[in-house]
Amino acid sequence: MHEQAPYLRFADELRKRIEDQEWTPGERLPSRAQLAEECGVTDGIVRRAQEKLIAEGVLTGRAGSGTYVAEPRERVRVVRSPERERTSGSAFEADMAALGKRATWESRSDAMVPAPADIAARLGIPEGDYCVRTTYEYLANDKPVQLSTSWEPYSITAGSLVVMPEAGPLAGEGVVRRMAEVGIKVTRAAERPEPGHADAEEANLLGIQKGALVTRIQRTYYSDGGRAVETADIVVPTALCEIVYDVSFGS
Amino acid sequence: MHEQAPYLRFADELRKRIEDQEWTPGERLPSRAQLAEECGVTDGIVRRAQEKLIAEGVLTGRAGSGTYVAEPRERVRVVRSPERERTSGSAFEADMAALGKRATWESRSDAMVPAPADIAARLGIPEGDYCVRTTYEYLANDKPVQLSTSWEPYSITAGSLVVMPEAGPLAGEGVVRRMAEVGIKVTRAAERPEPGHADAEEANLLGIQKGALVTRIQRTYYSDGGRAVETADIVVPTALCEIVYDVSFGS
DNA sequence: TCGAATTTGTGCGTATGTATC
DNA sequence: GGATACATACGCACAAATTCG
Repeated sequence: MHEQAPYLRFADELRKRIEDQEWTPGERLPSRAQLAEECGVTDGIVRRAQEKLIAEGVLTGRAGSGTYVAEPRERVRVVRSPERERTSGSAFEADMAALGKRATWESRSDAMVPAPADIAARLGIPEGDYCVRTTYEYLANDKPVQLSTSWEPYSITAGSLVVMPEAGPLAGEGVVRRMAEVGIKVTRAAERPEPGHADAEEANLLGIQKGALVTRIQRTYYSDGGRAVETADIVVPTALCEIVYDVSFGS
Repeated sequence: MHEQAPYLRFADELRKRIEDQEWTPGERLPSRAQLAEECGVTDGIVRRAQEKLIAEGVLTGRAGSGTYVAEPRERVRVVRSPERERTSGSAFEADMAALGKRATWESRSDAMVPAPADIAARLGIPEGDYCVRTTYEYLANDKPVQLSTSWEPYSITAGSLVVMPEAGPLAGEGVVRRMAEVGIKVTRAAERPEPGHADAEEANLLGIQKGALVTRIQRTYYSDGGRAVETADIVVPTALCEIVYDVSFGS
């Protein structure tokens, strides 16, 4: 057998001492220099051990401040199923209602944004065609839990009351109802979840560690004619949300 | 603005030279020492630049052999929807048939395995109760693309023809049909996808880089009485598979 | 078959940058 | 602004895997 590396041994020691409540969640650990001297290891060993525990979500590091025991934040359950589209209001509101939390969101829309190549491909339109782009930040009890960027071809809703997703009479009612307003029946969505890491901006917006694991969902809504009418990139941080796909079937 | 770190600059240079086909997919790059001297940077810079490109999936490294341009492997599309359960045969076979690939799998079942705490909780049974555990390796055209470990309470199927998932008359027919054999109507499944990294063993089995991104899906089937009858951990490597949840809804 | 040379992978200490107090 | 703390980048040494004579 291989002998374990010093920094791995020390990571195990730290993990154990945290489990034993030597430091409680939210509490600051001694500085690296202190820990190093106290435990008879070098500064570098401590750093690498802490890096590992940070990646595991056990610790969080704040530059200039210290290293803290991560507070076990309750994860918000997000259910994704066809039922979501049948209820009124947004699916996010329904999820939060089920958890007894207050659902709010902030959004910013830009009309007339030329579609980049990948978005154009997903929407089945020529690259550069104008789109309405909306970025969202979803909050549960005022704490951010999810991000999303939505793209709709401008040509579909131009001139109607629902051009802007978060303005007008159907604000916040979801793609299905808004598209019904312009005579389009949306019958299907495809969701493509892919794992990834939070970049600096995402980490900042969501209040999580940079590099933390996230699921990026590419969601596209299709009309009954099979035409893509909206596509979105949804960022779901693992530390804050639990995704559940509900798959129900008859006999 | 910040000036970019040397290893990031060199990573960009390497990326560009690869895009320019200086080395074609599958081809070996010069060794670190050669590249370092040739480009006037240190050995460490080259290594870190290559590490970054390996994480991005642009390169793959093989110890003792060299660093190679990653071959753009076609990703297998795995569709997850209620329809999967209505067709005969396994859902994996249906997915591969849609792609014109041959679906095969290897499995190994152990009866009478005591349920660990997390599995017991998911199945709603006491910890330590016996389960039938089956591990799978799924192959598309003989190349592994997915792993899975399935758990069923032994008490449900004990004494029947379908105790072992991959033996008997309904081998390979899926949970829904097998459970029907013992009088249980399975009507619902919940899937919980979570991002993660491949460990050494998974990377080995799947032929991917250690630490590569994967989606781990916790899937649980429920009977019409709401009882959990099977739960599985499915490992889906991002490099090899594309997951699509098909969400269809009426008006 | 075996061993030496080569190549990548891992671990570690130091120097420097940057945020916080 | 100074002191302190974590974050990033870097070079070196050694281990592990492979290759080849």
